[in-house]
Amino acid sequence: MQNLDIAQTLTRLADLLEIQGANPFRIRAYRNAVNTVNGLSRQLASMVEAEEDLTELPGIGDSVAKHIEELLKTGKITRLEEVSAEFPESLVELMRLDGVGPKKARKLFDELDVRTVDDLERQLESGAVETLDGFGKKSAQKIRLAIEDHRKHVGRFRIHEVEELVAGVLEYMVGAPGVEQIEVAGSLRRRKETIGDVDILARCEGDGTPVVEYFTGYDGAARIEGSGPTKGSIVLHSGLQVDLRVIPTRSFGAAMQYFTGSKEHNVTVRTHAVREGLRVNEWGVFRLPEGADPAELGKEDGERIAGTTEEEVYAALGMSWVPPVLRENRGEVDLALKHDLPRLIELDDLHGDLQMHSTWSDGKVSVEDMVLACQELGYEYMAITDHSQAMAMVQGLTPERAREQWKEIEEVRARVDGIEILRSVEIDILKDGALDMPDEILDQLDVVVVSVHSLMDQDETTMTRRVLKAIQHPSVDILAHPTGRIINRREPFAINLEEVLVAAAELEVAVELNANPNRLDLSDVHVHRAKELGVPVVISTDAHSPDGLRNMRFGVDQARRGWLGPDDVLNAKSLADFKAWLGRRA
DNA sequence: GCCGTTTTCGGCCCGACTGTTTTCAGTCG
Repeated sequence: MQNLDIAQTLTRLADLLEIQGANPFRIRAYRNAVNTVNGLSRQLASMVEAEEDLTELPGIGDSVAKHIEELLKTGKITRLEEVSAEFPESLVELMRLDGVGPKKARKLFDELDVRTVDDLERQLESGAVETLDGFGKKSAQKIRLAIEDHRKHVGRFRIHEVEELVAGVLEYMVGAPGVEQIEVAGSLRRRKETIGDVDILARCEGDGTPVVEYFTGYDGAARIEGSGPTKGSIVLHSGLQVDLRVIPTRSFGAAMQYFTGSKEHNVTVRTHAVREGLRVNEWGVFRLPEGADPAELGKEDGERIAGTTEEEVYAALGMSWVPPVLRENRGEVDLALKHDLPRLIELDDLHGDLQMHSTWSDGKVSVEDMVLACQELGYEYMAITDHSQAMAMVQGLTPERAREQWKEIEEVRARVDGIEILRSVEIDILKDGALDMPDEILDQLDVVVVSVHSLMDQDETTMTRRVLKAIQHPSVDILAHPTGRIINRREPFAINLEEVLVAAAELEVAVELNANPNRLDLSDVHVHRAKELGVPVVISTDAHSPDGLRNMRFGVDQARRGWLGPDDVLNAKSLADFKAWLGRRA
């Protein structure tokens, strides 16, 4: 059982407890535990097997540790079974609908015996829902739309899609009356691989109503979800929700901090603030009067000590400014308090790209065109990594064709100066872990990249053994897209990544962070684990065209989310240092 | 249910908007 399954089960338990009306702090405790599990780079199953103490993990105490152990041992949690005897588990699906929370889900179940989204739809049709206490015609209509969205759009939007959709909104907002600055906050600013909805902040003095009205008039909006003097909310035709907040200059930094999140990061920050006698909200940082009851005070009461910029907000709390990519409550708050945050990798740190394709397999352009595109990006080196012959449908390279390609590379080397073209192949890891290229070819490649493209449904043991065998081959340098996932389309294949990473550390094999925004494989927590184990990470675009080379920034964002610095990234090395690494076994 | 340079018990982040309300509960982020 994977951490993901455990997190989902604990979330279900928390949701059901909320429907039941349990102590809200207990529910939050479960959700905190879920957050810890989601950020964990190691599998709980192997930790339990090794008899490690789970209560060492933040937010996990005796009770949740027992739940997790029970779940791993028996496949169920007694506590969950008890609660779900009272309220069917399918009710948690209702809570996923926009506008339906625990109270409404409970009411629908108690009064109308609604158990599933289908049940709810029938009761909406019959008109029964809008007659319930606390419901009305408007909320019924809102739920109808939420069901429609739910059906249309399972899964979150990928970051590159969102960037494109938001660009239109941002461009439009430049014309908003009285607006002096527009910024993106939320998970998009944190550069998460997928985005639920988008938060935009507009800096503007005075009444925000005209700005919100302008915003809701955007012609890309399919409908308006809400609008007030400081907040507006629209849903684009794609189903993506975009929220706008209008904020005065004195509060803009505080609002950026607040709306960038994550929620968990903010809770930790504000809890620290409370200890210091401060209140942090989206309007600023305030020192509360001695002995005052915060509940009695207005949102901007007390002495304002920060708010205009984010830097100032963090400084007022005695913290270094935290890069948005780190704001996931994974230890960054403590380090910011100690002014000891890591230096993160940046796009400019990279000296090369080590995975791309040409017309020799499924790339769109010639070797030379890829080289010229890399040269334009200012790289010092690059590797051409066309597929090997097992990828027959894309005319993967046979040993003979590989040799022919080398001749072409030689010619391009002669024509193009200032960039080192490395010979490589993205070699398939075959069914049993053998490599799809004979040793005499491997010996003549500058860089050996291996990856799985077939039989992705093997069981975990088989797949792990297969990949371990492949990276044990003494020629292998890089394991590419190690889990094979394609976001929203294909789940990662079953593999014990912890074992693979431990082996990679020992064997001095690097792992790839594939920068294609559909893959971003490895994930942020996995690259973080690679860093912990000392496994070098390569950030590669896997480009199939010159345009694809520009995806590098998505990989860099993901690497930053995994806390990587320039020293952790192989292609941040200069050509000389990278060549030295390639010769590490000589 | 978790946690501790306030505490092993008693706290636990904060505000905006909506809809169905005559003063506020529910939801969301």
